Amino acid sequence: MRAYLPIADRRRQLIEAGLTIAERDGVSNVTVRRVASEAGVSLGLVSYCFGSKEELILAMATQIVQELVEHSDPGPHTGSAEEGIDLVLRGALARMWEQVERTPGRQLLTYEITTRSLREPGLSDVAKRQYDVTLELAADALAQAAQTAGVTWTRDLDQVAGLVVMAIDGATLRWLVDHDSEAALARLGDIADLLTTMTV
Amino acid sequence: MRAYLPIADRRRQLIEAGLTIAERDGVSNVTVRRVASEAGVSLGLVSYCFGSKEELILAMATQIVQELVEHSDPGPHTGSAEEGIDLVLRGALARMWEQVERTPGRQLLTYEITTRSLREPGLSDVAKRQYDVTLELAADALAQAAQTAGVTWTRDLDQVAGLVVMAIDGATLRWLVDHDSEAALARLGDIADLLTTMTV
DNA sequence: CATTGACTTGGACGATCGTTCAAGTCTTCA
DNA sequence: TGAAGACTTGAACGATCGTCCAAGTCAATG
Repeated sequence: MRAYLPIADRRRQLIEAGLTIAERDGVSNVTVRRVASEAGVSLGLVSYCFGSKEELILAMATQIVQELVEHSDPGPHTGSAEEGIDLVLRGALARMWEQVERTPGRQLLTYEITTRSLREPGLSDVAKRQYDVTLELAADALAQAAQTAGVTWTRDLDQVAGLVVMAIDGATLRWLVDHDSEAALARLGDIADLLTTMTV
Repeated sequence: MRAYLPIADRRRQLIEAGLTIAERDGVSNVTVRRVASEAGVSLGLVSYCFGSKEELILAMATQIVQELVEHSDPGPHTGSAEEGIDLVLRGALARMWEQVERTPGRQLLTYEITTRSLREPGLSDVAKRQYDVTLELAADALAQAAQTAGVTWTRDLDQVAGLVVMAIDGATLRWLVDHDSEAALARLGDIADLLTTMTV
């Protein structure tokens, strides 16, 4: 990394360093000094780029939400109309679940940010935005799944998305504790069955 | 509170003080000094009762799990065999949900303890025990619900309990963020529908 | 080329943390 | 009742934290 970066680039680098530490050691272990060390930069520079540590954490949280969108891979829609909505949903959930299992540190970090957002006034909107983005992504995926299978939802799409996000949230937190992938996928499969009853 | 308590009583008092702070300000704001202040006790006494702060946090986490059992109120089973399993399940979920909404700080604290348990080796078993206890309570409630409605589960009871706990976890975390009670109960109602299809 | 301003450094500061400990107070039991 | 031991106190210590700032370095502009 070149020295004397424009402040915007330096900010991005520090956010990345902060997220690396947060994923590895938890949000509570993100300190100004450690971020500076991780980025190979002096202590004062962090305060120069971010007015306060809280601003840095906020920027990290915003980046997490941003990457939620960027990393949302609709995946190859292998399904055809012949496949049936149930199989299409299970395929979409399985692909989403691969992404979850591939990034356990990021998943745990997301829960940490959520709880922190519920405690610190300065982050009060972060959790709401997390859900807004996640729900929109879920709704998009559900709409596309229905289109692929040639069916339509008999419920409000946002309502269905809320159900799916609830299940994924619960399944992910549980998996972070017991790492039972088979059980998690089985439970999500049951949710797919429920969703199937909401199509026609 | 009398002075010069037996160490066991003093420990209980300090755990209670710690939980009060943790519910109000978050687990990251639980410090030895604040616990001592909340309990109206000197700083050194906390270290005397608990060898380290980590032991205090562990004792607090254990107490949370313990209270999970103690506060699990099966509630008045108003249902009769005439009522149908779906209504019995909805009733049980609604009663459980009242308890959730009555104790938001405790719910948030539970998530904080879970994530902290996933980060700190000294708390590594706490999250597992949280789920063990919760799952057992859910299984008991589901068994009793089926008995009340005069039906039997067509799935392994633990499997059904896992599904319910997943849903409750996701619903609670979401509610802590948006406080939309109606939506949360609607989603849990959908889960009740799913559970109904697992009975005969 | 010189100067201006953006970027960077590292030390200093006060606050707060967990832990330790010598000393004091109270209860218990022989 | 008096000695022993359990309980309690508050100060002290070193570590770490976020923030600040004077000084230095580099890139861009006139």
